[in-house]
Amino acid sequence: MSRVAKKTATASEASAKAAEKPTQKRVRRTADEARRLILDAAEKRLARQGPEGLRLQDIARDVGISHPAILHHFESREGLVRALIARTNKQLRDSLLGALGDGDTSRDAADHIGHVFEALSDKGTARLLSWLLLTGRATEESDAHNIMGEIVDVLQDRREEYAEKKGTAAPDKEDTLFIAMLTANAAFGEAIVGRQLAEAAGLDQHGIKRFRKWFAKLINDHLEAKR
Amino acid sequence: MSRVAKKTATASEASAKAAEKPTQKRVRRTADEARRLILDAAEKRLARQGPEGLRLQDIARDVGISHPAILHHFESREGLVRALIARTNKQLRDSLLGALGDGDTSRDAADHIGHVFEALSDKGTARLLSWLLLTGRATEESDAHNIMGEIVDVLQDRREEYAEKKGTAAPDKEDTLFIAMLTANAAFGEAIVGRQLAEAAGLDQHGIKRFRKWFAKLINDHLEAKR
DNA sequence: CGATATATTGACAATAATGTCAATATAGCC
DNA sequence: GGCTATATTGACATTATTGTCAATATATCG
Repeated sequence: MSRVAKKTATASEASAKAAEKPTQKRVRRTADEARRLILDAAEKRLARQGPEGLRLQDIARDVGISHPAILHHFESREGLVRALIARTNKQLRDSLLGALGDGDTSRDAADHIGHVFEALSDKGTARLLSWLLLTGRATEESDAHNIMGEIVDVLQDRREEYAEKKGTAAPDKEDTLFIAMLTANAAFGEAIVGRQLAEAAGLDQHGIKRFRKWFAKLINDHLEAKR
Repeated sequence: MSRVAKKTATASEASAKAAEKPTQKRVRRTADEARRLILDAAEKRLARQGPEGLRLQDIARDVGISHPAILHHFESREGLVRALIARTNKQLRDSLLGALGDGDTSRDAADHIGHVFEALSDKGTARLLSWLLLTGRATEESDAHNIMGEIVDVLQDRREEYAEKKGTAAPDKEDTLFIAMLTANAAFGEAIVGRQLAEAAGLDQHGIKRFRKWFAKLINDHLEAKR
């Protein structure tokens, strides 16, 4: 009841002289641009504040628009979430496969692993995907499946090429899969609990880098031993 | 407006004869028992449905009480969350340190690692803690810090004992820390994305076990190489 | 320039969740 | 058996958030 009275203030504000139509200005973006800005803002909120930071009004404020505009572009909050998931999956896929499939044979396991960690920690991608998995939204949009499969295939090809060149035995495919799984698990884990654990252990940013290098070497040693 | 009319039904139900006071029965638990039941229900909801499954009314229904009873025992929803975090931290600490500090030297790295994975996947402990970290509730209740520190200390002691007995060089402490971090990260990661990745790779329950064994062997090999 | 499509908005509706409170039932104690 | 403390509850208040809608401004196209 008290809320109704408040809005009369805007009316008085508009009637500075006797203007019936204040003719307020608006910024009008293309639909794609608007969608991009909204997704960017949502991504940032999610990375910073977690799942509960995804409120339409907050995102709208960040972008500088009103919240119905978001509904207009994404139909519903769920639509926004789905779009965000789809975009993040796509970005992750491009980032990972792009680095792997570069054809640059000079890159070794350490490079690949470093890239995986960066791709997942960058912009809180792992946080977003984790939340998606925690809330059980993953069964429907099982894009992640394909990504994993593709990556393992690429890796296996690389190892087979390498083995053939060296004339050694063909690598075990399950071994390749397990390496990929461990790397993915560790990268996700680090994105979520890594900072806490590192802090607890008194590690600074540089210590985390040392950890990643240590891990890369562990994998490299394993690869060497298999040859 | 329409909601008011609905409740008259209960009145008619109560007036089977002319009973002014239906004298409804109640189950009355001790405060501790009630708190325990509520926390159990909240834990299950969280493990199954993620963060969004933590609604007072749902939990109350699971326990078979009304939602104000939860408020009575935990002050607020936040209070419930904090209590749940505290209990989970305690359980995890006991589980991990208990297994590690058992003084049983017959246990090797594989046993320890298996235990860590089980402790975190059991009851969705990792899911709960992940959510806690994702929502940024960890900085205050930094119990996790202590746990990590304690575990690394215990592990380091073990390695030093072992090295002394074998007469080999003392192990690097950072190496021990990194092993613990990797194990923790991997276990967390597996709890969150592991199932998805495993499914994507066509692994069944047994495949996941093989992965864990593979990981344990990887660590064991590393330990051997260090000696 | 005029018409059309649509991006944008303010106000409101609907819903859902937490939290408050007085009333009530029950266990434990004298 | 009566008393006291408190666990429990139904009804209600409060608040926050998503979603709807008609109105409006603006880019684009003829």
